[in-house]
Amino acid sequence: MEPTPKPNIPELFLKPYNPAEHEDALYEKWNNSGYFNPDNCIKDGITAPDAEPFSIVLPPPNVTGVLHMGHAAMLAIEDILVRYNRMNGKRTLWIPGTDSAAIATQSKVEKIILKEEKKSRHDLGREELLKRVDTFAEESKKTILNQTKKMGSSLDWSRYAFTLDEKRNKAVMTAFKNMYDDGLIYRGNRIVNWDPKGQTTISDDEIVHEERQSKLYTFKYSSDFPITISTSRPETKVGDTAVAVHPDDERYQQYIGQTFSLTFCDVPIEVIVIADKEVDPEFGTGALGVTPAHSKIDWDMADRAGITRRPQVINEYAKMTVSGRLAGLKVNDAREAVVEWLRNENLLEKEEVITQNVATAERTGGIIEPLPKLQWWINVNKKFNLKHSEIPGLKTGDEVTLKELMIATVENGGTDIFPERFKRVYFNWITNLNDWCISRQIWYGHRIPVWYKVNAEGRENPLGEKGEELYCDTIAPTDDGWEQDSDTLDTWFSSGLWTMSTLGWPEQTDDFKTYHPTTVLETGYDIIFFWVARMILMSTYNTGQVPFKNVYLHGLVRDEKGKKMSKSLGNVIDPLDMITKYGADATRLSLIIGSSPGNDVPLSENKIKGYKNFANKIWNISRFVLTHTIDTNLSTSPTLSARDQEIISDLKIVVTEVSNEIDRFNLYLAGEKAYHYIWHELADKILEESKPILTGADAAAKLARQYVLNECLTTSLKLLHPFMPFVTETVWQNLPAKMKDQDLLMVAKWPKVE
RNA sequence: GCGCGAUUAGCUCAGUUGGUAGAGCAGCUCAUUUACACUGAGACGGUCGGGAGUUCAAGUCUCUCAUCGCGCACCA
Repeated sequence: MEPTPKPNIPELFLKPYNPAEHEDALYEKWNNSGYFNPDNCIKDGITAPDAEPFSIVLPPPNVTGVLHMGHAAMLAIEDILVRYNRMNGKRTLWIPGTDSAAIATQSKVEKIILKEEKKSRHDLGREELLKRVDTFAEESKKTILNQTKKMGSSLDWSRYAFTLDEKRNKAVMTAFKNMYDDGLIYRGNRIVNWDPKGQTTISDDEIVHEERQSKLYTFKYSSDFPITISTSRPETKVGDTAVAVHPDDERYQQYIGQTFSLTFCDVPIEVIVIADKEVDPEFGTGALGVTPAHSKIDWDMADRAGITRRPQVINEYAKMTVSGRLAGLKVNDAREAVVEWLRNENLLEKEEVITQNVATAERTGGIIEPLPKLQWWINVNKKFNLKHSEIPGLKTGDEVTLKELMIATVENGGTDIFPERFKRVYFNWITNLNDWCISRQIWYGHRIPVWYKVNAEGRENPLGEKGEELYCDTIAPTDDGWEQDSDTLDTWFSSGLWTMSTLGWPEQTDDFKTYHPTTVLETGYDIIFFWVARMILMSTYNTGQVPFKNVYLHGLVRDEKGKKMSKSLGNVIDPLDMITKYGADATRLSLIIGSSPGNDVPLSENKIKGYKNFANKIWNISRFVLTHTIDTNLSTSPTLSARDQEIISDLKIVVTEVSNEIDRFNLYLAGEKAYHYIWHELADKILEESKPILTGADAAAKLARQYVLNECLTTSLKLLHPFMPFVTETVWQNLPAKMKDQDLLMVAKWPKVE
């Protein structure tokens, strides 16, 4: 049934709100206005030139990624903060960017090339591969960026940054050089986490431990060796150089210091019995075989015992390098072969099933093979002189370590973490932190700014490597004979600079001076170590400023039963589908309401549908109010009844509550309050009770109520705009000019907080 | 092993400094050619995981136990 058309109502109000009809055009309108860029807001007098800055950097999604609900939640939260602060008159900047995601992107392209051309990266060569990866990334980034816009994100695209572009590269080179000159970056040969699948080293944080069943074998190297040892990796025992026991263990006292020459599984080995207090006498036989080249702990034990012989028996492809029956076998096959040999030789005493946590590479799933390698590291425990400090509790010139710097930043309130409990998680991580391995054996990424040259004299360089000179700078040396380090940097090294590099650092740009430190960093709690901590390290060290004043950590989006969304479970809700079906506004609100900071968010399609109904509710409220007010001249301030005044004062209370909750980052409460007010107060009560007044004979009362309804409508649209920008702006665009203080709701003034 | 979080209505979750238990969804009963069925009104529904303590008063603070989830470390 067609409702009776009212004369002056814009026609589009005569049918239900259809998001798909408005959203894309509206985004274009916002973008074309230029007001995503704070400079334009100042130029047009919308924002005061000396207004307080408010800045956020977007956690850059992978160039090759597609938008998922996690991104959608992040964009919704950040856009709410940004729109709210922009409407509040702050110089508001939200910087977009994408991340090269080194290993992930390179291996994706490698796979495609292998499939289509049957070629490996080595067939193509470094230069050609990089060209291909660049092309792929360039093409692929359009997808994620367009999807980002679909959510309504009011990002300043004129400041778009890519982790591998020229400006960001300069920042990376500069930071490396600074740390190198301070002795905080060093080259060291020791056990690294080698990923045989990805063919690169990875940092401790990129490891995930997987629980697996494995076997613990108890045996002797040979029948004439007096000590029985236990291991879950018998194949590594061909690389043993010692057997360690606890210094107080009476069973083995007589052997300490003795050396035995043996043949183990066709391999001649020489083991010395050493005492080390790290050995647990209660575990196994209380004695362990020390394999310095293939275990971090054993490497350290060898150090303590002064053992220099550290034969490597496993290579980068997780294959045995020894001769004899194990030659060339993969580690798993070698394990079987060793066990079979032990059985035949009657040396195996026990075999028990144990559960073990196996270290795997997060990106590739490959089982980590600890190997000794010469790599670049950041020393987190070395004292250095803090060149400049604006960090609370630290003065310029203080002697600190990077660890201390990271702790002080949060402890002294330079950076506040929200929710609070993650501070403890942060401190706990830093306390356990070891030196950070930053070099990677992949090609896509920032190449290490270090060059080597073989020198004729064979003199030692500062690292003590004979015959090689070393040069570190942000640009290549000009004279001949230098060769650049072939490794690239851990992607988190450049990500750690993100707040600074997006604002122009190392140049002292106006942007950097105005917007750094940034106001809020909003991200998932799962990357607090990878990213948040590294940004604090990089920024405080390089600039003496904290990278951000606040950290807001959101939870993970899960399905309605609280399960992780995954393709294999078939429970993935695609944000783009939801935007098409229910609109970006509904999708946004569904990710905000019911989602408290730091906790995971359960999401169902039904929930999103519910908020689509809400968008339509707003539509109909607007239609009702316009129907009854559009033809009336409301320029004079009418005399309000007691009830009218009460409505206005209730409205102000809601404005204050919503504002306060946003200020406290309680977006879920703010959204819920606005939602509840608009639906159950404004629509259900105020509109209903206004009907008789609007159709009644008392002209003065009618005029007053019309005024009140207009106030309620415009204020509600403003309150809701950060949460549901599209529907509120669509209505706003169709309000008569006399009701608006700005043509665009996006830059209208936030209602006054009492 | 160390630490963190959760446990409140059928489901998903709120509950700010201790002061008589809340929302959304689902279900139930009515109403309705209405600004809006993408609707409204109403009722039902909880010894707040168990136990102990502090207090005039505990969902909230303390202790303890249980179950679930997560993070970090890790022993060969």
